[in-house]
Amino acid sequence: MATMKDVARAAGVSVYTVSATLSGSAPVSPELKARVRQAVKALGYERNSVASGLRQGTSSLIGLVVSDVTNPFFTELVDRIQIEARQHGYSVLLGISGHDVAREAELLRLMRSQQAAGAILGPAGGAADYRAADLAAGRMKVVAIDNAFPALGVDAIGLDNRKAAALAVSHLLDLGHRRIAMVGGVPRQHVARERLAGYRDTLRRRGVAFVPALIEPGNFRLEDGYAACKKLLRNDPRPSALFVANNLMLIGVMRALGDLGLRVPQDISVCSIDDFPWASAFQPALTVVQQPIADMAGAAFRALLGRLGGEAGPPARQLLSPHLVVRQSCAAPPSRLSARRQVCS
Amino acid sequence: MATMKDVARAAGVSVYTVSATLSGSAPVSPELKARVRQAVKALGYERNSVASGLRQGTSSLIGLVVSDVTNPFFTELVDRIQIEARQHGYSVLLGISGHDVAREAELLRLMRSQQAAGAILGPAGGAADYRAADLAAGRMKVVAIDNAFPALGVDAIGLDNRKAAALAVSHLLDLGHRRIAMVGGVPRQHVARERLAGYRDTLRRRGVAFVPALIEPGNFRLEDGYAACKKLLRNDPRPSALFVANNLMLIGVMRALGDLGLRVPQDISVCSIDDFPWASAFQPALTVVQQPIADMAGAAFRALLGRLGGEAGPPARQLLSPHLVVRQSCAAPPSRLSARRQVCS
DNA sequence: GTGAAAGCGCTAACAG
DNA sequence: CTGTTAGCGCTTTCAC
Repeated sequence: MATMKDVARAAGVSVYTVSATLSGSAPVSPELKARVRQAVKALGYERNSVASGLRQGTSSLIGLVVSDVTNPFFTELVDRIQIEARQHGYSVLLGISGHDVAREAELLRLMRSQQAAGAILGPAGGAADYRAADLAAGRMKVVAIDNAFPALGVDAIGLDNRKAAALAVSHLLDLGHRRIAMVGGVPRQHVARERLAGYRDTLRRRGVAFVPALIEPGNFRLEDGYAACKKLLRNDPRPSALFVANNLMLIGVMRALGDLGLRVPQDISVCSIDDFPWASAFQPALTVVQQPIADMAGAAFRALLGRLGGEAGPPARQLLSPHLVVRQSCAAPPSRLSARRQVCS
Repeated sequence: MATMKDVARAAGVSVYTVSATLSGSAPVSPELKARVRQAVKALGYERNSVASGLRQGTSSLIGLVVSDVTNPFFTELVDRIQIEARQHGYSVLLGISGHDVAREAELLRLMRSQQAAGAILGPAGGAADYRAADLAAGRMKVVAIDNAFPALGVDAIGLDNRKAAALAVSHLLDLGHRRIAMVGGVPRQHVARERLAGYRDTLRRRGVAFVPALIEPGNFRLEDGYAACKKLLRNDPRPSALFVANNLMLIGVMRALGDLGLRVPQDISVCSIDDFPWASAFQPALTVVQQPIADMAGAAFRALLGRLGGEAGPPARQLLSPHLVVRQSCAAPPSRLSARRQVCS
């Protein structure tokens, strides 16, 4: 591998001149510039970012830690963050925590040791799992995304989860549903608690009784949605609509409904949080509350860049607004009669 | 940030002793070891991998370049590679080429400049886009995955694409289909050509005529599947089955079929390459040819580790076997009569 | 076993 | 404008 010294010798200039032309950190005469360029090409020289990073005390790496890439929300988030990073000259070091807080900490440590300038973290845990000082300590700036709560002690970008739940539940109420079941998340997760709160608040505001039996917690995974759905449908009278707290559980719910031979939306309406490419290819196309993932990625990156640029001040929390996408999985609740008729219309 | 020197001073030993205890590269007396450990903890020392990498001329980073993370095949691939990397003490630097060969080269260059030990590349282009020497040159070892052809000049892990197509088409033929249309890929891509070849060969072997009008190329994206499907269905007589060359186009096909009011599998059968979590939640659950993604990731990583370990020899190519997963989207072709009857059975 | 010291490739302060 | 040079933090050869 050719080094800068080799280039300097080949071009008949000093290493300083080479460094200056390549990084543009200082003006160099056009003639020398050309000679340097030519030598670079002739030798196939490529700058060693590691050496550069060591010298400068930082790198152009940023870390990204998510709990599960195969969750379409995170898949898109990774994609968007990647785009942002590229636009700002950063490369991304990807870590997958598998919902494991210890592993998450380990990944962050690793990224710090790689001298990553910053990291964007989708925290897997709840408030109890973090000490405020930990994330904020060290030179590496971290910004939280998605599961964003104050106890993290760093800038956080999240969804307005209460509003998201309210959007879904209101839509269902507007269609005439009164028995709306919820496939929720585990209470220790901030996101899950907020979505449940949004559900309860909306029912209360609209004067509909809250029925504990119509809530089933899950762990945001496919199997949980499947099991929760089956359990909820054993209620008598059966709920006429299902509000599902995330995309993975929605898949489980749809499978369960398929197994049970229930038609959507004729027999039961379904509305969920999280949009994904398949939602509109389903029969019926799924009505969902969409998270503004690109905006979240943008906001997170902006926050990170701000901190990298030396911005001080206490951790800021930013909640972005969800958006209801009405497709075909929600309809008016079936009356006994119409349910019969619809079997073969 | 504490440095090794600080630790050495705090522990009252030399930096050599610190380095040796931390990396285990040389024996150190238990007593000194303990003192070092304690100093490390007291100072909150974390090793600077950049400095270490500079000195050693390599890093524990490996690059991973894919064309599109949101394609479920690559999503799972990223997940699996990540797991492999972690198990072997590597971190992954993720790059997304967006199907752009120039960008891909740029990403590889970047990774090389970060002194990545190796890279796993899902090539976006065809044979014409690469010169054999390019990928193999440089200290960074690269291994190709998925779109793997000899012209790359590096070890390559791929699917046996002809067999994959044969599996799908045979299944359809066995059910009695004779007019099987194919939503294929662009001919310049190796994968697409192989899948088409598998389709043709299978028809020929089974004595079914190849009808050019029943082939529609796409670019492996959702929109392409949608458009291709609509176009193919304008054939008269209509094809009784659709063989779709990848998952993203399958989504498009399912949307198009939904728009057209065609029922699967009563009106038309559908079989595709690539499995994904939603395939079994669809109504009907989708019959697909599954790629052994975990095995592919494992094989790619093993090949890379081998090269990193100094293995010489010409580039090796390894084709893994696909697997047919029969679900509910394929059935016997409808006769005119039964098609009528099925409308309300 | 342990310590001192050279140097990985680059940048930037300093001197011309 | 250009060249010389001192390190960034770590590993490792060489001497003890």
